[in-house]
Order: sequence, then structure tokens, then C-alpha cells
Amino acid sequence: MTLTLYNTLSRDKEEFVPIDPDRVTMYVCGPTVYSYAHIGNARPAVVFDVLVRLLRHQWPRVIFARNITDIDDKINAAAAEQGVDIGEITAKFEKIYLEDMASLGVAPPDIDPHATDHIPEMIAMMERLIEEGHAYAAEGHVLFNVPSYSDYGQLSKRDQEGLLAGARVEVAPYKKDASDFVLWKPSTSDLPGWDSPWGRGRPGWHLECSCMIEKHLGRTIDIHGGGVDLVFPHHENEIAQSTCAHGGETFVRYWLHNGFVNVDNEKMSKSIGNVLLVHELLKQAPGEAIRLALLNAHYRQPLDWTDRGLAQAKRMLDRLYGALRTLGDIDTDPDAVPSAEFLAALNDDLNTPKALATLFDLARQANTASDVGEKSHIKGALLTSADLMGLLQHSADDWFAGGNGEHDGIDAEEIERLIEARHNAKADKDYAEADRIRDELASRDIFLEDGPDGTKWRRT
RNA sequence: GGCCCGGUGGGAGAGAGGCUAUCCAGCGGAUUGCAAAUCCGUGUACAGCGGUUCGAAUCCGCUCCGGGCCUCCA
Repeated sequence: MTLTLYNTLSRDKEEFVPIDPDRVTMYVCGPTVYSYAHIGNARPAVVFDVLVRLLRHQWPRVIFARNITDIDDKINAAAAEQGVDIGEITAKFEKIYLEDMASLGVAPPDIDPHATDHIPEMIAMMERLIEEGHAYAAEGHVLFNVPSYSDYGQLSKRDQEGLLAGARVEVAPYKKDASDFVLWKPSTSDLPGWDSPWGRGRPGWHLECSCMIEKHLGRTIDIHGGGVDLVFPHHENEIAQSTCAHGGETFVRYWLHNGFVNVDNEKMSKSIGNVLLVHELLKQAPGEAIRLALLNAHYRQPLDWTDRGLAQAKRMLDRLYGALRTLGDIDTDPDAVPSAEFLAALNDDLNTPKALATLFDLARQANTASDVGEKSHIKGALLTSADLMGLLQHSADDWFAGGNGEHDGIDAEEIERLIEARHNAKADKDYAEADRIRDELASRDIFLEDGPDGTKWRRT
């Protein structure tokens, strides 16, 4: 099946054809680890996790790298404030990031390169760029000379005049051109630094990705992803660095960018105080519901995060798991594959909302099917399809036992005991007692569903 | 100012010239000891105004409104 992807470079959907079908390469900009991951950090992680799953489904070998930025002025500031080494900050928040993403069903990448492990590569690339006349040293800095690369601006569709007109930052005196950007900057003794031909310093932001891509994936990769806010300047600068360091070779063939997450129609920001952290949201809803809420809109559209939307995502999963529960002990078709409609939706530029619609279609079929073979087939299609989106990763019983994440008190054993008591009451036609037990459980957020196979329960 | 996105029923959200999107919520019915779940049915949706067309939510133009990026940002 043909995969089409919207390429920011062409501003159009293109058929995805890897350079080497036996080695598909993809890189996504990962987090700067200086604090807890918020829901905006989670969107690209989840979205590109779905893309990797889809690529793996259709190509034999996919190499996926997502970096960890572990040297950055925000990290330095946090370390200074807490009086600790930056390594303490980055180790702590990298671990938290990985745990939070795992809660959302995001699989770890094949490679997770760290910026501080690639200082020699960065120095080497800067030396190459200086030799080729694309970069220069000045006052302990190394700067990329933007006018030296005539195609600069191709990704963000900006010309260099426009850049100058829009420049809102005071131009440093050591810059040859106002649009030049920093590859390396000097560190004072109180800041982390590494020895270099230009003195003790630390890397600028953009260079690490170019170096880590070159080292781990190659000079030309198939897909590079990240949030739309990275189009300029980060990705534009990556293109400039890598292309110039590689004699003009194509750097990335398909550029993919996910839309922003807003909260109640406002941009998340510390000053507004509406930054939603993943580890806080996990107290409100299961990780899979958060994941579904992120996949309920097309990845390129802006996503407005609301409590209502998250609650809806939870209910949507209730419906899908409800269908699984109806299927009960039916064996999954061992030859199961994702449904054609589902694959077609995902292959159309990762149309996850449409893919979800096909999942609900399967759920309805599951709820109405009577033939065992048919049920087995539907169950297989539902599970394998959902798996490509990282959904339905639990058993139905576990899902309904879990409720909205954190819950108190009553355990499954006691619930089962009360259900047994109610069953006996019903057998004695003592409906008053049966209803009393139902109400008692309901008051503790446990809801019963009588069915032909006995009584099931769910926590809300 | 430059560049780029959007405005779809009560809510979320696909679709992109003619064909039920789907989900959440609501309402009616079936089913149920009562419920829940489920099934069936139901909702005068495409910001406005023009234009193209046999036919426009979809194409074109204009207007209004909202949002993003423009060297910290996912």
C-alpha cells in the first residue's frame, strides 16, 4: 500500500519512497531534559510513534533515532539554581521523560543519541564548515555564515531579506551577517564546557542534530520530524549545516511537522500557568486515553486540549474495550492483519481520526456478529489494527478495572464477593437486596453489567 | 510588515465537486427483574457574500473572525 506524507519542504502530500527500502531512516527531535514533560512534548512523541509502527509494518527494517538534548542554557540555569551538576538534572528528567512516554505507549527509539556524547563530532563538523567557507570563528564563537548557503530558507519559505526585516534580536557585533547563527559559544568557568580549537565552550542548539544524524543514520535520511515551531530556525539551520558539510548532498527527503497543542484555546506557557504535565494528567486518566486524545485530531492540525476532550477519549476507549469484552474468550484469528480500511487511512498522511472511525466500525461488527469464525476474524482485525496506533494494549477486564487512573479502596476480590452475594440474592428473587448491593458498589464507582456470561463490572 | 495555517451539527473531528464519516452528549425504541452494555432509529452542520458548474462544505474571488512562526519553544 502506498504511504503518502505531507512534506513541509514541498507543502504537499507526496508518495513516500525510501532511498533504501531495506533500511528506512527516521529522526525526530527529542526533548531538552530540564523539567517534566508536558502534553505538548507528548504530541510529537506519540504521533511519530504511530508513524514508526506503520513504517515497521510495511518495511522490513526501520531505524528510528530520537535525541536527548542534555546541554542547553535552560539546563544550565536549572543546575545553577539547584546547585547541582547538569548531569543530575538531565539524568533525572530523561528518566522521567521516558517513563511518561512509556505510560502513553510510546516505544523507545532504536537509538537515543545524547548531545554531550557527540562533542568531537560537532567539532569535526565545524572544522569542515570553516574549511569550506560556510562558518567562521569570532571571539570564541563559531558561527554559520547564512549568506554562504544560497538555498537558505527553503524549508520555512523565507528569503534572507525577510529574515533581516523580521530580526527582533540585537545583532551581536562579532557576526558577519545579522542572520548568522551560533554553532559554538564560549563558556565561562562557572558554565559547563568542553575544550575546542576555539577555546573552552559549549555547542549551540542546532548542530547536535546534524552531527547525530550523520553519525547514526547517514548523510541523507528519509524522514525528519518535530513540532511546527522547529521549522524555523532549528530545522532550517540543520539543513544549512548538513548540506554545506556534505558538499550539497540532500539531507532529509521528507520533513514532517506536528501541530501545536493549546490548552483551553490558549498557548501553553509558564506565565499563564497552564502547562499541563504528563505525569499530572496520568492521575486524571489512563495513559492510553491521553494517547487517544492526542490521536483524535490529525497530527498537522492544532489540538485544543480540554478536560472534556480527555474524558471523551476515555469513553471512546470504553466503547472499543467494550467490544473486546463482548468478544470474550473468542480466539483471535492467528492470521489476523489490520483491516484494509484502517491501513488506507493511516497511509493517507497518518489520518488517525479516519483510522479511528474504522476501528469503531469493527467494534460495531464485533457487537453484532454471531458466527464464531466471524468474531475471531473481527477480533484479530481490531487488535492488529489498534496495535498500529498503540491502542487496546490492555485486556478488557484490566481496562474496566482501572477506571480513570488513580482510584481508592475497593479491590477486585471484594467486588467479586459482593457480585456473588448479589447473584445469590437474585436467585432468591430478593431484588431489594440485589439492588442494595448494586447501589453500594455504585457509590464506590463500581458499575455492574449483567450479561449472559455472568456479571461484569467496570470502575469509573 | 513577511511567511503559513484554520473557521464543519450541542461538543470533538474526518472529508475536499454529486455517495450515511465516526465518536461523545441528547432524544425515541428494542433488550433488561431494575440497570448497564449493546442494537435500531433520530439531529434543517459546513463563517459570510459573490462567482465557476447540470451540481459547491469541497474550486475561484472578496469580506469577517481565530491561530502559528519570524533566531528560547514540541
